[in-house]
Amino acid sequence: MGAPRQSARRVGHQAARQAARQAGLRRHNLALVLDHVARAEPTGVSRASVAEAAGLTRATVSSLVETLLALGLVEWAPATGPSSVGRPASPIRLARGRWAGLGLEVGANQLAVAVVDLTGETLARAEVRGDFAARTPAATLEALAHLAERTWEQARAAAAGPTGRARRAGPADHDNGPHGSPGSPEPVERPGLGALGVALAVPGIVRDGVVLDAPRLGWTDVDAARALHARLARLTGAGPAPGVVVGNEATLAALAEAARRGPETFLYVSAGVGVGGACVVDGQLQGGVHGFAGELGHVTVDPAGPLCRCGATGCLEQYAGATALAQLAPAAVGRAVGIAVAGAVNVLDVGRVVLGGTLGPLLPAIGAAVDDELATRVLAYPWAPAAVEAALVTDLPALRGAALAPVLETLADPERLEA
Amino acid sequence: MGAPRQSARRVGHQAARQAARQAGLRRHNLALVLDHVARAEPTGVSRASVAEAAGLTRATVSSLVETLLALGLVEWAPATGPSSVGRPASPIRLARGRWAGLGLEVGANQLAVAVVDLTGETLARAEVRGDFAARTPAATLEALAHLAERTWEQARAAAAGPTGRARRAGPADHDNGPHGSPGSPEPVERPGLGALGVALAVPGIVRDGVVLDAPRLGWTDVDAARALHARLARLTGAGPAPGVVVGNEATLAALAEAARRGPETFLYVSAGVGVGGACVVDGQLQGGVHGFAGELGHVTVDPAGPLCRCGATGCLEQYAGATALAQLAPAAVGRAVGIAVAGAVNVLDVGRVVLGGTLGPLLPAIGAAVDDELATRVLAYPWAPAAVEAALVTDLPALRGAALAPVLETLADPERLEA
DNA sequence: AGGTATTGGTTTACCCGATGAACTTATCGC
DNA sequence: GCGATAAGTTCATCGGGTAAACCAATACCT
Repeated sequence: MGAPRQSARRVGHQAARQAARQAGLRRHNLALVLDHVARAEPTGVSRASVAEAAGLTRATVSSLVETLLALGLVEWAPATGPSSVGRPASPIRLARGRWAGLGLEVGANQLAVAVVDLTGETLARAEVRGDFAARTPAATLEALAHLAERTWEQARAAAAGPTGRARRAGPADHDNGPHGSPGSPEPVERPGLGALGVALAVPGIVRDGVVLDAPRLGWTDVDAARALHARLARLTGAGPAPGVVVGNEATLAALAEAARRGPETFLYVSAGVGVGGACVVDGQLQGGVHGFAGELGHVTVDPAGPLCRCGATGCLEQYAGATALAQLAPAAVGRAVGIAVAGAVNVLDVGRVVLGGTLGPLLPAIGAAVDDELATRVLAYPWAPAAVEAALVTDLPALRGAALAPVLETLADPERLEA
Repeated sequence: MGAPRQSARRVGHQAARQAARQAGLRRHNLALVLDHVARAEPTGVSRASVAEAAGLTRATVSSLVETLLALGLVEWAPATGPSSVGRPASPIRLARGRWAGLGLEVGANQLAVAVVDLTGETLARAEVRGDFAARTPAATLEALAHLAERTWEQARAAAAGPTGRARRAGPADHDNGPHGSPGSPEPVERPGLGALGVALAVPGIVRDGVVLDAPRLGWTDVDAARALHARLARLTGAGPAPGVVVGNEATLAALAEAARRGPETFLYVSAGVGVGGACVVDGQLQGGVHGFAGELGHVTVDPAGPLCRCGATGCLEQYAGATALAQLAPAAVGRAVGIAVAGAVNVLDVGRVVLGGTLGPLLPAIGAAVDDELATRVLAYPWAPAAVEAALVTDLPALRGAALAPVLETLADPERLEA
């Protein structure tokens, strides 16, 4: 059933210029409508308001929503108490507990799995601690796949259970009574939970599903996508064949942050044991040519600085990595972060810097030093001062980003569910 | 007639997501076909081959080409000697001498103007030397506008003259004889040269047509777009109102390089008196949020380095600017360039670095040092070694980029001529 | 010289997707 | 009950691209 893995994620990659046909037009508007539904209140929106916001006619939106309903991406929301004049809307919202992404994360001391549905809600989550640097990649991936299967089962149960069950009710669901009968008389057929895809976050360099180098795990050239696909193929049953995507930890964390923030442009700095980063433009992650973008941890802060494990000298990681944070004064850390980030801001002209991982909580301590360096080193600072903020997603952001990756891909191209 | 100036150029800026309608579809395909014509041999291509390359039907391409002919963007090419079987093509090519961009450049010691047509050919060019740092911005802009008008007249004459005149001949131009009669019996009406727009290259920071700061010129807050528009409005006659775009020198030089290279991804480093740069992704210039992107000259190479005019320490400009080049050993320059560029490559994952301006010819001397630093400092180097090359456009690249800016904008959206 | 293969270009019937206007449905306020 | 108001649907229409048939112009073969 097709290739064992997808090509590497290159979010925001500009597709080769090709002929535009009518089908593409519909595909675009389908995503547009879905996007408006996703950004709206979780209680639901009327199709009329979506039409106005999206600049389409009501007729067109109705037709598009029909497709989205059929795909299970959108569902009828319970009618809200009629508060204004005119015919009340039959509001729609993102389908809950119907489709989900499976996110995995490997670290040196922990495995983690999360299942996140279209609305961004976490249906299930699990973590396991252990010394995974000491085990073989195959054993670790085996354990991870096992955990993933169990967690997916949990999510399935949760989705089918009393919370967030998918309904088949029509827009004007008469048999449900004006306020929705409590206890739902007969269990309507539930379509179950479909897997949109699987993504794995790894602290290392990744290309085309292969972990080229992950020093903290001791992995080199590990085809994680293939291994996981073999073990997780059974999830395919309830959805489109979920290719396994493998991505860098910091990149996926930035994806989670981007999903939370919407169409913003910012530079994400992620610190943990190592230091990584990513650039998000207008809500789109920039992957670079090979998908290696965002290695902010190895930007040179001071060529005369300490030797880094990567072989270079004075990398940011030597000033903002875990061991450095334990030893250096906050001002020194902030200064190093500022110098590295200033370089990126000079080149990219991003107006916002988001500090994630261990740096987020440190913002009060290091913020001033970072700002100082930005103010002196960013040429355009007088006209466009860069804002430094703490990340909004703080709870295992890379794991959440991994689970969100297939979700966001689906929201951006709903028709891929038809394949 | 409308706003005195356009908003700042943000090439590759992702338009806000909006409804796709059929008109947009045609606009896309119009640009697609024009793009294929532009990339083809200057002797012309058949519509059939464009259709195949673009993935459209011959019928559609014929219809689109009809519009492009009407807009004067495309013209019939002389039929080439029939060399293969089948009905010979009536080939088309980009119209020559019909539409052109007007590019201007201000430097401390020179003004320059160029007129470049759709095919990229320079129809006219002029330079004036002088100490423009000593004159007021208004006087300099006045002189520049004067030079621009004269040069435009020259270009008009050149386009109307014996070379590159626009013809109105049909595809199977019978009255022209099998090989095109020499001496063209009667001068068919010539549509004249239309102005696609005006762009000015400035060695400084620019926003929305205003030069915020150009230290080498001594300019601050100079509304160059407004001043030039007032003087050059008369060129409007033969085309769509040419808004005046003002851009950074290095950015526009990168645009010229990008136009020459096609859809490549690279980091452009431009050195002259100062040092600048730009990032080009898939042929698209990345402008950043405010249009300030690419200030590679002020990326920190060594925080303990010499004080820069910008107030920071150890900026690349202190190692690769004009005065530094005269004093430092090539290896030291190469090392500094390598450190700065490595940072950008780490963050952006561009596979190619193009050295322009004074650095281009120095490549043999500094290349090894640059490569060395890249090899040790770019984390992904083992899997994606970055190539360092000299720029292909060496003759006043910023000037050429300025002239090309409106041309490229037109090629990317042919319908803007209808306004 | 004349038929055939081959390629370029046009014509025509058609499909698909969005539009706009008329129409229906369902609520509020009086 | 009756308008006013807003949500949603129906339907004729338009615009753009497609596919296939057709016409046109050349080379090649006999």
